[in-house]
Amino acid sequence: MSQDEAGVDLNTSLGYLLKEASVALRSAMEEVLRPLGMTITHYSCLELLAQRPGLSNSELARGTFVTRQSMNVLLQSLERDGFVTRPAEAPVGKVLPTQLTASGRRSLEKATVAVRSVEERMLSGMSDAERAVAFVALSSMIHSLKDR
Amino acid sequence: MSQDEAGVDLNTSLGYLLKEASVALRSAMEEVLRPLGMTITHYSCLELLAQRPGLSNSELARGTFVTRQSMNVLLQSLERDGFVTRPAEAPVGKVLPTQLTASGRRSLEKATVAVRSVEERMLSGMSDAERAVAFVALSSMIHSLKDR
DNA sequence: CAGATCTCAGCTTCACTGACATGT
DNA sequence: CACATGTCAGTGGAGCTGAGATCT
Repeated sequence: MSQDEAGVDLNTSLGYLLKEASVALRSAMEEVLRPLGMTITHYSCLELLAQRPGLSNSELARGTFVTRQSMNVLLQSLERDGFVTRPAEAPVGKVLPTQLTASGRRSLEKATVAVRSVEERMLSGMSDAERAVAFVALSSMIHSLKDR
Repeated sequence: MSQDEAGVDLNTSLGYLLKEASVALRSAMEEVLRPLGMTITHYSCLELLAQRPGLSNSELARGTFVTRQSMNVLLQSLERDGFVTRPAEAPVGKVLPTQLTASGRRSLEKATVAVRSVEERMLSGMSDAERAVAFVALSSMIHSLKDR
């Protein structure tokens, strides 16, 4: 086994590191969500609905980086299983505002507990100060990535 | 631990933000890699081989968070297309040390250029100082996530 | 024997593209 | 008309589990 090397361009390294973190985090999250029968998109959808009730299928799709067709399939299964509700008829246009049910909220809660264990593992070894600056840096990155 | 800033738990928020960044970055990378016929695992594999020539199938699988069966399939296609080489016979045991070919290095180079555009977009709006602290924070997170 | 590796095979499943109707 | 949305349908491929052989 070897270890890390040094002497690399900072910009490239930062992007490379985020890719590493991205893959590692995704893998870890999938691992804890699978026992709950949940994918990351699934979890993200519930999370998004909790924060912004009434989002439409297309809006959820954009927020979770999948096509609206894929999100539609997911929403139908969530609706069938009683985790979300949508009106039978669109109040306006074709847009169907989606809401979490109490069951859906409970499901999200369980997922959140599972994901928190990953977060704690990830953050172990970081001081409060480091967490604070990481918070700012990540916010900036997300903003830049989403703007397009 | 100390937290609390406008009613938001910093620890939880940081994990949530990294998840957001993770999904957004993955999506953006897939988008630029797809035209090259490359997946993120594919790219990660080439990257890993460039940094550590001679890794085995199982080691590559662990480094990219997939099963060794999945990595085996990928390596076979990479070998067929002339991007990597493996000895026909194992020098020792069953382990087949893998090497990038010149063609594989060129392929990685093209992918790196594509990925760099995403990195630049992601880092736009961050000062050098912010990038430096983000670097440290991410290194710590990856280390914590990989240790298990 | 345990433990790790390489690899063949079958399978699942998630998200994709295509297409169409409907609404502003 | 352009444009967005919801939805049905078919497709693809990445990764998984199972199983067997080989090597230390």
